[in-house]
Amino acid sequence: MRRSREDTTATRLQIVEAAARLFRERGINGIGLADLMGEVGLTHGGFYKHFPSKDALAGEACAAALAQTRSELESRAGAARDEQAFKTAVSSYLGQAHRDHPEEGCPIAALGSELARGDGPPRAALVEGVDALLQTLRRQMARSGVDEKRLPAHAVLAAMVGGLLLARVVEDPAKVRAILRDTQALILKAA
Amino acid sequence: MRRSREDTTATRLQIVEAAARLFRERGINGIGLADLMGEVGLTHGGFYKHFPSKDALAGEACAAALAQTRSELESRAGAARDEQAFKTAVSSYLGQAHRDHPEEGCPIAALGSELARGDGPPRAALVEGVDALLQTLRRQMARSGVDEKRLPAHAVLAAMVGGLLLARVVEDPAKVRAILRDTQALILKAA
DNA sequence: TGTACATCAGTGAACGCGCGTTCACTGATGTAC
DNA sequence: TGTACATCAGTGAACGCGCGTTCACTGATGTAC
Repeated sequence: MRRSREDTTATRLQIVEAAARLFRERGINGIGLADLMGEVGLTHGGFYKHFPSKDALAGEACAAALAQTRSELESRAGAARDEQAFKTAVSSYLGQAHRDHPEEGCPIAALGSELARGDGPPRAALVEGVDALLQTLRRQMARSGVDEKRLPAHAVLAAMVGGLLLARVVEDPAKVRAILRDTQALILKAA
Repeated sequence: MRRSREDTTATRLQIVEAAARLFRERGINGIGLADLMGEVGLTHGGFYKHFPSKDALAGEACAAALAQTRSELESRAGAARDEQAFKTAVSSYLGQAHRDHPEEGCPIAALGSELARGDGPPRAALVEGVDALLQTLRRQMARSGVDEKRLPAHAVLAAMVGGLLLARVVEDPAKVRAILRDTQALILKAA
């Protein structure tokens, strides 16, 4: 039956948030709409009252995931002293917790290789979100006096994404730790 | 009808090579067995005379793709003078041609985020292939006098993979060039 | 404020499609004598 | 070397399943008077 406007917007938000988590955890093709809607306590039929297609939801979910990643970075690095801001940004992104929880982390590492192939809403959301993430990173680098001319933020982000991805590919815990630690060191050495 | 032993092994090889190319181009779930077999001029029914499952083929295809990436790196850097070996390895991996042709390139960047989630043959092949790739990279670094203790090869590979992935995510050609160039610079600066 | 009607969020069955896998069959190749 | 039989690579139809999407229906909410 019909729901109130507040219920409707709350439901929509729940769907986007569940999708943002599950897509990162299992991939966009790794979870079906029925299971996804079930996660929110609904049946699959009602999905299309909120979104025109799964692809459209995927776009919103990617945007939400990137926004979450961005605000996480901002709050962590933002809490540090100026000199530590850049280092904090790098070490929190390349941390064990981030490597162990892709479902709450950066969608570039979690979904990058799939999204780079595709197009449509998810790809567009990713392209836009990367720019936003770079702005945040630049601000933290500036606080720590890292010269954007000498060390562009996109190169730093590239190394961070790669370190996280490689740490997830590898299984041996000691190697995982080494990759995270040494990729951090590589970035800081270049700064 | 039955084929000769040479035909059979040749067919098997063709399937693996077509899979290695198409999986990197479209993702493992992005191409079906019927289309894959069609690429080799066969119908899908015969697939199971060569492999027990699609997953098993995916494992072999990943291994083949990594071996190809490794030998590409080895032949490019190997052709350079000792002092240039490391730089050549980095710049050929982070080159425009590699970013434009995932179907012939490194499967860590092309399939990493999907494979990091899964398990079974493809994941195992990737884990093993990464180790092999690191050995090759270490050898080239050693030739150029880059100290593995100061700059571990896995951190270099992480930055390379991330630079390639990010360059594929981004669409604007100028930004793509900047990412490739600046990620190379970041790595060389750390060395 | 109360009433009558329109709207629409959510349900659950159904549709259509593509996919991985299986299977009976064919006929050239491999093997045993 | 030649012959009879067994093997098996490849065919094409079929199976079963899960998926995204559609649809008729329900009944509470929103709106117009």
